[in-house]
Amino acid sequence: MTYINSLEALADPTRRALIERLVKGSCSVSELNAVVSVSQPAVSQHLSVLKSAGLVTVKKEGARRIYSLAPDGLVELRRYIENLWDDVLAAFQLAADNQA
Amino acid sequence: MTYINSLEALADPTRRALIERLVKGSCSVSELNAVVSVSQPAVSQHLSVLKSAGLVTVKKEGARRIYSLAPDGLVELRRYIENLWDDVLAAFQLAADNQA
DNA sequence: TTATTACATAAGTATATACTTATATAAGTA
DNA sequence: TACTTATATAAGTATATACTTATGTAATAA
Repeated sequence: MTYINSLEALADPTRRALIERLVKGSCSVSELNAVVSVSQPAVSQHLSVLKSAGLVTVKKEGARRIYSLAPDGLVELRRYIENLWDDVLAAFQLAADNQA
Repeated sequence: MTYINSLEALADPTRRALIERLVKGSCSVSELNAVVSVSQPAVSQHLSVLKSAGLVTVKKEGARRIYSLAPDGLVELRRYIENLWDDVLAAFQLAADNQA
């Protein structure tokens, strides 16, 4: 579970839609299925990817599975982006200085 | 040029390798080609994607094209990740409170 | 001029992955 | 019990995309 998993997980629009729904609150697979236009198995597969990336967690509630957002997967991705941002700014500044 | 472009651009390992090289300094296509194990046209295609995402810029220098990192593409991606981080933390906190 | 270097574009291929339908499993319901 | 609901898994398909080779174009060199 590295920043790469989160990056690849979030690169898919359907998975981002599921995440956006979960931002509003934890819910079941069928509720998640309602916000995207793909089949239920497709949703389960996407949830599996998000779970592997550490972006969501599940708990059983009777016959239903309640999915929730998890911060774990974002920790390293956030750090990666911040580091890249710093590096890019530094490189950009250096190039600007050389230009002048 | 939105955060989606940067997200999808950075989701590819070859493109990340090119970015990592550019962090060390601007360079030509052939120098970039040296750090990945794909053909020169493949590198040009990846650079095209990175350019469309606003993650790199080019300038002509004789027969060579010098690629440099650009902050533009990261601005929105960085904001998206930060917002998502805040939302996820809030959702996580709420779930923890409900649990208690 | 011809040749070579540096890169981009064209066009086709190969593969990863997002999808489908079918089915299995487990929990609730009549 | 049988039936439905909720979800996951299996297996195959379809498509996006990362790649290839071939070629085009522009700049430098001989």
